[in-house]
Amino acid sequence: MFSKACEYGLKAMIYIASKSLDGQRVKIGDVADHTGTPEAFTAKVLSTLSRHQLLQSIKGPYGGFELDSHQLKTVRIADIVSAIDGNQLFEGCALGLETCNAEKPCPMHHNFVQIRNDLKHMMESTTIHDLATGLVAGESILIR
Amino acid sequence: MFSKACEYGLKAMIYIASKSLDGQRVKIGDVADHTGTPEAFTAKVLSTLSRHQLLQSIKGPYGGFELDSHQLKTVRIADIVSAIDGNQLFEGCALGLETCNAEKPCPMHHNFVQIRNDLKHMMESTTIHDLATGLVAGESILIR
DNA sequence: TATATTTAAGACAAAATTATCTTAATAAGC
DNA sequence: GCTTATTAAGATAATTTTGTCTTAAATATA
Repeated sequence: MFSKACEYGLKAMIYIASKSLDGQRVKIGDVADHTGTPEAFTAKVLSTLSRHQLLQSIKGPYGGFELDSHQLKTVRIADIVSAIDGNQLFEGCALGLETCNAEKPCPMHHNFVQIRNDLKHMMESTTIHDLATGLVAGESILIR
Repeated sequence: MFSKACEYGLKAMIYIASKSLDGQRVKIGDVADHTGTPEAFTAKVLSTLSRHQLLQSIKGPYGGFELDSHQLKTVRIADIVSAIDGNQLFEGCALGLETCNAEKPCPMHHNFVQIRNDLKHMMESTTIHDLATGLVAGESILIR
């Protein structure tokens, strides 16, 4: 469903957000340790997400990554996935046709349209804050 | 969502099935022409699907590919996807955790469980026959 | 049996993704 | 300013996926 880069980005964002809820900034090594993702690769993914302004990155001593209060409230799963994998999963044809819609559908179009809409809606209505609070409360896990 | 190999396999199967409904056997060149897929690569994918007994392949003059009447009735989208991409899309965790379930969920588990079930159900209840009849009736397209 | 036609299989190549390493840029604290 | 800690960026490498090519195997027909 998602690329490895996207899985790592989502895990990292959820972890960083869970620390930001607590006012803590985290280093890339902490992120890798607590998400089980390769450190250097995750750093590149976070760099991409930072350019998309989905989190803050601060260089130097006491630096690291964090989400500000606006980002905590507004960043959605869909934003993270779009920034890394693009919007093919939401918008694209299951069979890869360039144009596929109700007028000119691929053979699977009608079977997928509802599920794709549900997926899109879920990703656009779930914020990183929603996921991070569940992690803080111990209701979910990111590793092992 | 699907790999290229899987997209090609699905398109090829739908095309071959649409011809089988008409009692026609088709050659790999015809399949490539009518699905817009790379011929040699599609041939390898069909070879995989043939080993999984999802279609018939006949060598030699007047040979080609076809679905027998049992295959037309019973082969489902889920069977084709599983044979090519495996069942990670149906069964796997969105964040790639090895174990992820209601007891030990990843932060996105509950958000995905319904959508994944819907997807699985759709793929397991839609047969290649269903898709091929729509194509034959001109209600859908495979190319362009 | 010989020939032509077709898929099968495996070697090879190209491209994309995943992963790592090195150097640069930035900023805190002395 | 100097040193240290941190992310940024780019080079490089490894792996996987996608794609092609060549040869083998199978089969219909003469």
